[in-house]
Amino acid sequence: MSLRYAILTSLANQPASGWDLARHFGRSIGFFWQASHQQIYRELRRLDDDGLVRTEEATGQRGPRRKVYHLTPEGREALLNWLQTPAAESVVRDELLVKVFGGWQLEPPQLRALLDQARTDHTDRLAQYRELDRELAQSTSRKARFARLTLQRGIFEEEAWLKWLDQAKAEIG
Amino acid sequence: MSLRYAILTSLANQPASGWDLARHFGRSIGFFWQASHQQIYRELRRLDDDGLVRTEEATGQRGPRRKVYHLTPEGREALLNWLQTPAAESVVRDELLVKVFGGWQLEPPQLRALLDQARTDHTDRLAQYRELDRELAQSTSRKARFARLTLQRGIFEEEAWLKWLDQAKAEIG
DNA sequence: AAACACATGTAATGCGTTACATGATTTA
DNA sequence: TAAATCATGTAACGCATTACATGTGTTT
Repeated sequence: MSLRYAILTSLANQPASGWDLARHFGRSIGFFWQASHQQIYRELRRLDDDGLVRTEEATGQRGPRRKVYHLTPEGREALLNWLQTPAAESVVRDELLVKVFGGWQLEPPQLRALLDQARTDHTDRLAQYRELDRELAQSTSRKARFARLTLQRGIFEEEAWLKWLDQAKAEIG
Repeated sequence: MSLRYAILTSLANQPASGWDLARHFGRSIGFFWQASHQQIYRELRRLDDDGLVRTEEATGQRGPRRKVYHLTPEGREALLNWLQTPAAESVVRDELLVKVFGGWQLEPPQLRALLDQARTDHTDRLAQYRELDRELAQSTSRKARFARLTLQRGIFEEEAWLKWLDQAKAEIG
């Protein structure tokens, strides 16, 4: 049910097409709420059915036709209500940790391969977060401050992963 | 598809009933792979259909009837194969961070309420992880070492959350 | 006798993933 | 003119969540 509100949150920042949202979900709000373009198009249709967003065919644009969605007053109200309700605890499903839990059945080289790959992933993501943070640091708007706050959470998360990966590698030798 | 392997991983530690697994998923492997008892019973049935587990009605037990599942040789082989394939990057879906991202639309007290609740949740979980870690520290088995390694990851995770929550609270005043 | 913990399931619905389909515009 | 990018969708399937159903054994 939260994809709906993730979309509304994004549209509250600025009106956007399904395509824009899908891209955006790949590099800002999408860091902590992932969704494919199929999900987004489906949910946009429902939001439209429910009157929380409206769309206009973007005119005078170059490129293929675009449907640009924006919040309706009802959409803005629904978003504000949701923002004020307590957040549900997030569901964790982490394959790597299941594998490490069963790691007593593996040889050290196999374990190392698992951890090394994770290290690459997390190093990359940390770099990506830091770069985006530098970009956002240019802006002093209230919106940007909150976006940076969430990015900071991503940075702490990745730092914690790297710290753990170092320790795990040291321990398995 | 990983619930299947989470169950096999758990059964590789020791044979168990669906009920046992559901409880276990609440306090060890379940910290990083959550599943409800309905999911578990359904997957156990499929695993049985596929010949990866077998069950025996536990005899001579007090209490209601129990079906205790254990790995078959095929199950053990499937698990070992899976353990050696690279882990998929985990999907993050965190409601709180979506709310913080849209937090520019909220008043400080509403924001504080969101963060305070999260702080309670993470403090509790950290305490739970630490307690379990103390228990596990009694055992020196190879299995316990790997279980503690995953717990350590949970501990780092919660510490990172608390660090971020402090910073976020300071920033929103 | 009632309440609680143990134990196993079914059904309905909804969310997420994968695969497929279509077409316009820009760039090499 | 072919390939890449932009842009919007449909369909099928599977996993996850919520609600419901059923019954045993233990404790108060």
